[in-house]
Amino acid sequence: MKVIFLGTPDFSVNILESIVKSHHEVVAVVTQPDKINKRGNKTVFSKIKETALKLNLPLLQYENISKEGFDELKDLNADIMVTAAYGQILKQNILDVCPKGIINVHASLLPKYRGSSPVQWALINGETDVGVTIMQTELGVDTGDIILQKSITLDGNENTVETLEKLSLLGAELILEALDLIESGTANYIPQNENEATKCKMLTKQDGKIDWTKKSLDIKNFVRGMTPWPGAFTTCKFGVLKILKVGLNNVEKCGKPGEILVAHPKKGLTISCKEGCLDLLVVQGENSKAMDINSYLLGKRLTVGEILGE
RNA sequence: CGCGGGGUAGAGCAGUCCGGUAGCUCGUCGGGCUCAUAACCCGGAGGUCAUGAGGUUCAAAUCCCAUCCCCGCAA
Repeated sequence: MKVIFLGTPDFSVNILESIVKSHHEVVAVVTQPDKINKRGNKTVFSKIKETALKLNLPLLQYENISKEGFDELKDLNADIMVTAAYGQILKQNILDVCPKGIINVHASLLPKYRGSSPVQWALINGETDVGVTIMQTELGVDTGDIILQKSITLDGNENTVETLEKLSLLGAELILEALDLIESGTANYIPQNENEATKCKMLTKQDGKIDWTKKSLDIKNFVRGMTPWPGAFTTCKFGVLKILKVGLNNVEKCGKPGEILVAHPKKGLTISCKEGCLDLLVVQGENSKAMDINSYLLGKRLTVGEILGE
């Protein structure tokens, strides 16, 4: 089939490459406009744009695909469109561009975790199974009929990037299956159970603040989900402290929420939570790179008894 | 021209404002001590202080100029 692919971040890349390698033909790639003014004035291409350039695929970028894209897309005479984390909500005219419609690769086990950051929320909520769903795209966000779905089990330590990488590979397999089913006319379209549907809230920077009055496992999962964006953080006497990785510490002794129980370049940094304790493993101070806790403590001497997050 | 922080030993930092012998913690190597330790003691090696045969100066890690790279915020 002739496929128009719409995607933007890392998650989309494996999926695009998978389709390119298959017997289906990618007739165009659509991605978000270049971001200008990243840090020092440089424009930044999306991962999918880089991939499309590398593979010499025709590339289209729209500020607003629903307003600008219809004619150009229609002229491609594609059979189907595939979206994977494209980043724009499609209006009905775009949904009608191709005879076989448009399908979406969503990184959750729909109907749970509809919306924009499904993996983050799944990790924050401590889900042990996550997955990918291929579904028909319709006007509602992630509400369309399900074509294929597959789950994987996590070991409980992955953060968002690591999970997305796994799901991206899973999605790359599933999309080919789905395309083949559709091509042969044997795809089953299963409506979602609305009673089980959940929608995720968009994350913001402020959501990353760690609440030390939670249980240690909940905070660990919170850090996993928030890493690397928007990032989990707390504060210490040196200012904002980003926390990228933590480990559970099963000592029985506990202090006040946020209290530093151990702070030593060789013993690490142990923080008390409401229940249980956490060892901070990878942190990032202000204006500094992420580093393991031992290195951090060599330069920044935190003291036992200090309360983080105040 | 978006705003700001930074580049000093293998690692993390101080020193820069106010120029004057390159410092701290850790690691590493050698030795010692202890029933014992992520412990302690003694000693050593390891630096073109990001780059520029740049500028100022008797003298530059430090002041001035230019470039490269990294990070945070904002998107």
